[in-house]
Amino acid sequence: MTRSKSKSFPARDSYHHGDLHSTLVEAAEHLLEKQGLSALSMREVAKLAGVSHSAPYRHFRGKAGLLEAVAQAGFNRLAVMINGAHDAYPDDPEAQLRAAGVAYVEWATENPERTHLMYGGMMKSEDVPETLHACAEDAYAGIFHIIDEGRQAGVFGGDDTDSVVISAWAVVHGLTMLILGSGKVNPANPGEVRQLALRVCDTILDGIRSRTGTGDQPS
Amino acid sequence: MTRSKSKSFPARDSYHHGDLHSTLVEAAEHLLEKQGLSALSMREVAKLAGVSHSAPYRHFRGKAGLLEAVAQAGFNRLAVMINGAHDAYPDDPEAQLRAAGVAYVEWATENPERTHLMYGGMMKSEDVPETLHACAEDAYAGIFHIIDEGRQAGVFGGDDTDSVVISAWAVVHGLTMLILGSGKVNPANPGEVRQLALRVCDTILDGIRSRTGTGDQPS
DNA sequence: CATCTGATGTTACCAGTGTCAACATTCATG
DNA sequence: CATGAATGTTGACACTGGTAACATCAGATG
Repeated sequence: MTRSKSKSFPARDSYHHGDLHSTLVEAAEHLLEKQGLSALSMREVAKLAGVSHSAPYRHFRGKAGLLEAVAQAGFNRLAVMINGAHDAYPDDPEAQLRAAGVAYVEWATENPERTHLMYGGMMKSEDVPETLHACAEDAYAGIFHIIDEGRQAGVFGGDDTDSVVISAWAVVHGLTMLILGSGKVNPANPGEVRQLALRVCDTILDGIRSRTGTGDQPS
Repeated sequence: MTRSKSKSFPARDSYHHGDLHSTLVEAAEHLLEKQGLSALSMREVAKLAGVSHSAPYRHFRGKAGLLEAVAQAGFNRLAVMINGAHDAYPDDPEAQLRAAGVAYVEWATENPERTHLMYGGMMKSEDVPETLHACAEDAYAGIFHIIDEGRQAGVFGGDDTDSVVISAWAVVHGLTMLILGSGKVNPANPGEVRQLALRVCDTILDGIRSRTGTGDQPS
């Protein structure tokens, strides 16, 4: 935040940069989506930010630290989007879930490299600090909230909320990975992505919906 | 294949190695699961295989080529497992899907780094060659086969087979990613993984099952 | 205002990496 | 046996992540 001009990075006037921390994160995000994760180098980020190759180490504990910050920002945005979907459709858990799912798939497919960073495990999980876990948990908590309310309202069924959340989270995340995974499922335009996301959401809703209220219980 | 002793790598007698190609792949798989993807270096693989740091380039077009071979082997195993699940439960599409799903989740969580390699996108998708796509497609085709048969038998519903396959594939893959993603969903023992996989499969089966036969068609 | 201190940025350097070119050795085939 | 294609080795190159020593600045303190 606190930085509007997002295209001219090298803004530099005095010896001290002023806000290197955020500038580095932005530069990393920029290069990440442009060149891919494997081609991202610390030195290039520094160069794009207009500082020497060693300056970033005053702000992040190594490359992992910088990538971690990028991932964290991503999880934060994710959590915001999910909560936004919740607030946009009060008292309509199905619409909330659909909106959250579509938003997630759309955002992730628009930012493929960042999504890979967030879930790709390029950082061994033992090294991932607590703060990142907390951010990912925030996003998870958003979906948990939606489904928990939905279950209390009798819209969703299932034995316990967590297992329902896992299923819902998993389809959406899985579809994303399939789209990103280049192999199968390769939609051309964003509209098609939305279509796919909606269909998957409807399928999982069919599996999640409470069956005690509508009178149908397959043997 | 054609190589049983999997622990003593440096087996070397003459100037020429004899079967460097497979040995390198095995060495890479070994180091991959041991040290993680980001810490995997070409030179270390070569050293473990007992050859000079430059020898691998006679067999693979760079690091990407080697990793690509590892990923390809993974997809092949995946396809075999899926087809095995199909053959193990003839005329029972639900059991086939469950078995395939559980097998996939179990294998993937037992080989987390390889799974990340396969789907993590450490290789920009433009660079992924056709052969890899073909292998991934084989695995996809296995699930397609199961669901297509199931739909023809009236067990599964849905508008078209592909969208059903995507949903099924997505839950299973998504659950895997959640388990690997370290954040939420962190089961201790393999039995718990199986449990989770089964539950997710049942949920998606509830969403996939044909509704025209049992008399329920939500408006 | 002078000065000291800590934060921030720079340069120089190191080990390690991916990759290639030149050379060495072996295998196969005439 | 000679010869060329495979295969393996050595040595180099540019680049990377990371650290240490030095330079510059902002701000508190006198």
